[in-house]
Amino acid sequence: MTETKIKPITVIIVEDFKLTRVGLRCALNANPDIDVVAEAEDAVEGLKLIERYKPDVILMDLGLPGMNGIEAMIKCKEMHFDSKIIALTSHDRSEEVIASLSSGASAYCLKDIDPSKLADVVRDVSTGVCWIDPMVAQMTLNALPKIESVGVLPEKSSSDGMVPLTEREFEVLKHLVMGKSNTEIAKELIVSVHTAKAHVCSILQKMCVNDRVQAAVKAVKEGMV
Amino acid sequence: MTETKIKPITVIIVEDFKLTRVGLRCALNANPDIDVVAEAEDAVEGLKLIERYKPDVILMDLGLPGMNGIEAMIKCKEMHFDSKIIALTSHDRSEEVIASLSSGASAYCLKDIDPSKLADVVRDVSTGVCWIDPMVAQMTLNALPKIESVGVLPEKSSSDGMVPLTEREFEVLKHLVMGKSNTEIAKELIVSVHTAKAHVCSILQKMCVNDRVQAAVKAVKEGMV
DNA sequence: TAATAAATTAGACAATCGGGTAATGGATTA
DNA sequence: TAATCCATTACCCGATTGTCTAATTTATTA
Repeated sequence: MTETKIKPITVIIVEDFKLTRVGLRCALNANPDIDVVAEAEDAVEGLKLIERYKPDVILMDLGLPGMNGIEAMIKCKEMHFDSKIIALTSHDRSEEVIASLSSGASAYCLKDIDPSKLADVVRDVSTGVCWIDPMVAQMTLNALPKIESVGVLPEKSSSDGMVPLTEREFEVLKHLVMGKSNTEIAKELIVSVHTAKAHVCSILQKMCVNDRVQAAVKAVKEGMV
Repeated sequence: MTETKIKPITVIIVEDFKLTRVGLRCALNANPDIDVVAEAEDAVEGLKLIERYKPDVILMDLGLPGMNGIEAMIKCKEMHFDSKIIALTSHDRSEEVIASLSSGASAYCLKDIDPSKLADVVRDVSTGVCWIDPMVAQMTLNALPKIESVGVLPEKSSSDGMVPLTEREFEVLKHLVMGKSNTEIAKELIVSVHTAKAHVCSILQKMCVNDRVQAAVKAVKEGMV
């Protein structure tokens, strides 16, 4: 049963302090299911390594010299790998927390985190979990938009009275979000323009929006695509 | 190690389905460090029990009959215990997620979560961690305010060699993202339609996109708005 | 002062969009 | 079997879009 071994979670560490870097690597490599494949001491080098290794998880220090961690995360997201990012700092500035989480990070850890707990976070994050350190959890939650609606749950129905899209409509929606015209969508899906238009039309109605721009924005914001 | 036993994490479950309730209790009580001290099948009863037991963690179903879970959480927070709340549902409506997290929940789990993982979440949350299920993590992070307001970035930032937009163009872009037509944008900014069109045109060129949909999507994804 | 950039307006034109209405075949369900 | 839902196609029509050229004013910069 040599083949029952599961592929380990690959990790890249981007951190300028040598000592911290060593500490992180040791803490993580102590776990057989986690594999630190590369390390960088600045963002530029880090981005190169990320491009080469396409790791599952990136441990990103925020206080890097030169390009800071947040800029690096933004560039990282633009590369469209689905690497998950854990933001790592020693301080807890509110703006920095929010900025990193809204710029691509899936987790926020303070550096005094317990090493074994960090490994847990790496595992969690690799599956898509959002994990936020207790020290900054409350401030993050407070930054979420308040919803003044006692009627948030007036029966189920839908996400704003949203009728679920059919499979085909989802396909169309994806192309729509890419900015394709009805003609282009029709060509991609090998149907007539009329069909594409029909789908778009019913997408707009089901999503309760007036035009394709609103549909695209809503789809992106709600992570439908 | 009878004397090394640590005080277990106390938990109250508020869930209307008997079967789910039993399942939750079993899954959690299987852990010696977790103690389900009480259960309720509706919010009113739940609040009474919470007041009596002041548990470390509350497992709150959102789809309760009568007073719903979100209302219950708000009332719960008003009681000023520092119980942590885990919101629990079987669906993943965007508004429900945001609403519960901004109303007091520290975690959001979908009901198909692995039982042993749930125990981990209970432990995490009891220490103050914010934990969000992978299925809804992205949409939650997207709901966080974008960074342009935060002075974390040393000028400009993202966008690969993108020509910077002028102030006016940014205004237009904001309206564009809301799905407004050129006519509507013109009306809002008190200019002629020609002007609005001119701005849109130069926005498209500067952002290197072909149409307003792509512009809107790019703006949202890169947090320009 | 001269040059440059931004904001504004205008007219025109082909292409596209969104909303109607309506019909057909296939699949699933009551 | 009848009733629905979905995907598909078609036509019409008014509104909107994106691009073009071209002009004026203001503010900033060289």
